[in-house]
Amino acid sequence: MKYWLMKSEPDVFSLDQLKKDKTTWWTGVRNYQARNFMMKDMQVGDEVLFYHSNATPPGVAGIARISKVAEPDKEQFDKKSEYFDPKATKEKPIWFCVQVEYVAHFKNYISLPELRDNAKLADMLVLQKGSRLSIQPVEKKHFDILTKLGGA
DNA sequence: GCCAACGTTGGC
DNA sequence: GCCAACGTTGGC
Repeated sequence: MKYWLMKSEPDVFSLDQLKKDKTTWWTGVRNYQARNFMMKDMQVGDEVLFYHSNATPPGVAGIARISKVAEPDKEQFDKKSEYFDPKATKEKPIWFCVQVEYVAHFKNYISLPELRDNAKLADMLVLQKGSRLSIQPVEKKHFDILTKLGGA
C-alpha cells in the first residue's frame, strides 16, 4: 500500500466534483515523472491526498483512492482535446492515467500555510521550493499526520 | 497579474 | 550532449 498526493485546480476539477462523480480517470497529466508514478507504482487501494492547487488558500481537501490501474489516456488521441498529442498512436500510447475514487472530505481543510507550520511535515515534497510535480509519493507517517489533522 | 522554478524543445 | 529559448505551474 502506497500513499500519494495528487494536485487538481478546484476550478477545473474539485474534490466536490469527484464526490458527485464517484470516480474519475485522471487524464491530462503531461509530465513524465507524474506519468511514471501512475504507470509503474500506483496500485488499486493506494490512498491519495487530494490537493487543491491554485485555490484560496491551496491545501489538502480530503482523501481519494486508486480504483483502477493505469490505462492509456484517451485524450491524447482526441484532436479536439487540449491534451491531444500528435506523437501518440493507439499502438504506442505515450500518456496513461489511473482511475481515482472518492473516499472522504476532511472535516478540516488543511491549508498550505498550516502544512508549512507543522514541523513534522517539513520534508513533504509538496512543501519543497519549486515543487511543481502534480503527482507525488507521500510517506505513510505524513499521510497519517494529515488524516489526523483533517479528521477524516 | 507577476514571477520564480522547473520541464521540454530544438539548434548546433 | 549542451544550453538558450520557450512554455507551464502554482504561490502570492
